[in-house]
Amino acid sequence: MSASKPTIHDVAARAGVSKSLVSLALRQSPKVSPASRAAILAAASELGYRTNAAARSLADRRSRTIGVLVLDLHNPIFAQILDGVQTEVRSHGYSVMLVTGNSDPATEQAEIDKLLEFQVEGLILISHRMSDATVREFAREVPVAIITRQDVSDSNIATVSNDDIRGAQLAVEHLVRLGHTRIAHISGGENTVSADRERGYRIAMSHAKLDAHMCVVPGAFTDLGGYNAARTALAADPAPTALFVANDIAAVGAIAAIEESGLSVPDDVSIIGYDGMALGALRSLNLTTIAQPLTEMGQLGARALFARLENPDEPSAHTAMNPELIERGTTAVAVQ
Amino acid sequence: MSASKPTIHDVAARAGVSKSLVSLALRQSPKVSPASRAAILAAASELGYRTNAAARSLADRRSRTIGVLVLDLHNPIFAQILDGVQTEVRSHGYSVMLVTGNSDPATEQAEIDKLLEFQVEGLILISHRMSDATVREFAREVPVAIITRQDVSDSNIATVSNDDIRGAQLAVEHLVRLGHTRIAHISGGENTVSADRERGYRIAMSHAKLDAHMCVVPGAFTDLGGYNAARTALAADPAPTALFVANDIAAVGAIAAIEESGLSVPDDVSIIGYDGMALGALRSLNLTTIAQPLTEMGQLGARALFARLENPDEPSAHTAMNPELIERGTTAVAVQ
DNA sequence: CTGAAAGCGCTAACAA
DNA sequence: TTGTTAGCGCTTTCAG
Repeated sequence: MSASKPTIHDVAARAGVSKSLVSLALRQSPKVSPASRAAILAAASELGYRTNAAARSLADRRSRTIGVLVLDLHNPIFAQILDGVQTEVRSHGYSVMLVTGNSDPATEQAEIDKLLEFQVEGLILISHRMSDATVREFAREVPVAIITRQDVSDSNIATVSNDDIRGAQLAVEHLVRLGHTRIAHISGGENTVSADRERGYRIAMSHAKLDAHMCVVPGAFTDLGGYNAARTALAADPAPTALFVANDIAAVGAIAAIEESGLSVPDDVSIIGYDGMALGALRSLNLTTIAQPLTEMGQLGARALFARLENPDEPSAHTAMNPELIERGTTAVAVQ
Repeated sequence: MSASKPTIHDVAARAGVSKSLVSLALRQSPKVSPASRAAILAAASELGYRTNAAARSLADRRSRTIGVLVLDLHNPIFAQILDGVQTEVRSHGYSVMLVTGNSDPATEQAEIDKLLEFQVEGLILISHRMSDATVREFAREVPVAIITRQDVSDSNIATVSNDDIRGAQLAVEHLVRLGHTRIAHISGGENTVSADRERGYRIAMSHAKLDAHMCVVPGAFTDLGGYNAARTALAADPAPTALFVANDIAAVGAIAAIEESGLSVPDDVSIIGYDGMALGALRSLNLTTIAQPLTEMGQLGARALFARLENPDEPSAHTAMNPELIERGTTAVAVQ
């Protein structure tokens, strides 16, 4: 009648069998007689028994758990990626331990350290801000899969990304096709994904012989970042007629800034984002964007991790997805 | 030279001390000589030692971990609540284990079961869909804090919520003040928060002698749910001139539906949401809404949980926050 | 099919 | 101060 939680030992006593038999029965081992199994299951449920994951993980020397770090829960695109990750991880009988570092490298590192203390068997990084060296250090301990970036290379790191340079070119080419020349770019800040998108912008502008109009305004991957940067961009004289914004959530902010300044989208200024955020599809936003297959990328990332887990000799995969232009209502033919 | 992870034992050997001394040193015990401590720390870092949380939790009989269930990662308001939860939990030296059940009761229950297997010491539910009986069952095992709902009552359950009935009244009263009479409500589906908001709508409509115009269209707490329900609402003849939508994300969907049907917000139809989603503040959405202090609620929920953890005799707190009308651009004076 | 025994990595008395 | 000794709850040989 102890107040503390029932253990496998209590269940055994109640069912009149030994500890080890309970352990076997609980894990569906075939070498338990139906009678014993029934007695054990009954005893367990009567007692409200719940297996202790810490003890199991200790004895088993495996946690059957994958650690997942996500950049920022405020951007709904990460929920889309997570959908894919969770589905895949669960289908392998593993649990996910989800943490976020709020876009801060030090916090990210601390959270990963904790994950590793919990003995996660693998790590999935859904956009991170830690240095490559730090990530590589972690990769010495467990297999790692990185989603949305392809630049970190290590034998124990798999990556799933889309070609950001190509995607950015797609965006600019679309704008050029619509007759825009004064196309500014609102960047996403100091990170590699941003750098690639900016690079794609520059390449495409050059190809279109628009070097003279190249204009990059530093922003951030947030609604507010996009808002502020768009205000800056609009203040130029002459003002741009089109904005390629580094991601969708910042594009939403940019639209706000444009409308606030009395201009309208897309009549006065065209806007194109990046990511394929589900919310962006709504008519009230109706955002033209470069979409990545987010959920699929999550799934592939998890799958690559398990491939490594199941066969450590197999080299880590690097998968590049194709970004796709989704033409909606925030881009239109240039007027003047 | 084993390939497996270094243990406290390896560290002890390398530092030339005993296992228990290492354990003490690692946990900043004052009863370790500076010399030993230095040697131990050096050995630990040379070996890349990382304490095994499973083993510690087993021996310690506490995990120093709180389980957090969140309804749906796709709605950014939960990130706002989580900010408060995480801050508070970390300040107590605990870790959070975050899971989501994708709005599905069975998945939620399975995830909580796992959390409990991991020996979390407390549970924070940020909107859930499980039955009260299920939640109460969990509350028999660990203290529980429920955020956004106040209806589940149990000695081991603390709640932090806003007064949804009052908030809904605020919304309707605002619309009435603007001269609207044909005010429809888009509900959030089959859950208690929705029920309360609908109840507040009905009360306020009655107070305003608008019973004849009462109209509730079943929706959901998602952008798509709001979109579809708004289409239905607009099909009525005469159509409503104002919509009180059960939450902000659904309101964004509703706006899309209205604009798509050729009407404009707020000139033809006023829209008011509920929650105070950060994104809604942007000019491009500029959503009038009833705001709850989300981050603060997260913090208070966690705080209530720790109060219980630290003093199990203290009764569970039930905190009700005040909802607040934020007047922005999606509501205007009724025309006809 | 079943039970006894050892041990996973760590903490916590208790001695020394 | 430091080392020794028991477990924490579970899995897993290895004999019956």
